[in-house]
Amino acid sequence: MDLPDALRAAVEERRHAIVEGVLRWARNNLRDFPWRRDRTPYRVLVAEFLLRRTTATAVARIYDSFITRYPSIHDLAGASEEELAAVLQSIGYHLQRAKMMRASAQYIVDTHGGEIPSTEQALLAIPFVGPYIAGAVLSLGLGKRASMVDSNVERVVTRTFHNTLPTRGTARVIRTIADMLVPERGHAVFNLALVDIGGLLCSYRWRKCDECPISALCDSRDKD
DNA sequence: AAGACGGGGTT
DNA sequence: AACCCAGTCTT
Repeated sequence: MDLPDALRAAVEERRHAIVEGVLRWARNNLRDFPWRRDRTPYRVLVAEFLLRRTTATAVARIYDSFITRYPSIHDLAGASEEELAAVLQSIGYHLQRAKMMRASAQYIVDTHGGEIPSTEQALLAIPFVGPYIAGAVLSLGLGKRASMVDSNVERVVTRTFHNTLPTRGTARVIRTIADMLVPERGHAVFNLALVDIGGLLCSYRWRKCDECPISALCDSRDKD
């Protein structure tokens, strides 16, 4: 996508410093979650489905037992929807989520023989997999450079480039900016760190700009 | 661009 | 009591 010249320039000017700052911060500050330890594509896919519009602390309560109960994509594809919903009940969104998870697992088994696909296009063709989950599977599960724009990253990018952001078409613009920022080397750590900065330092309600590794590069430092 | 999906935590 | 949470699909 084409960005306005001023915005493209702002991103390119700050890109290197942002990457360096975020990767340095990540060395000591990345959060530790069960789904971050062993990142097979299946485990990443499951984690992202569970994390959708759902707090990480809620997912942490059920993730290990979920993986034990459904250790492979085949187990998920063959699951009873009622039992799945029961397992998901405590994190909310459970009826739709059970349908979605089983449908996507069945699609992967039927059209890819149970192998989670490894291109963005094939991932986006999976039902209920959008740009964020596709990016997570690519970057975290498969080691391929891709951006992951969730609500945290969207907020961080929006605030960082607030002064040159257009007022319309924001979502697509944010993803383009994120694509430009994600480095080739260290993309997975960079992506996780941006999510954590959004969650730990840059909430929608408050900010900890004095702890943020990119505050010097941010249009919104100490604003609002 | 806005609404729906959902139980639970935060303010 | 109101609002948000590692989103995506449908109007």
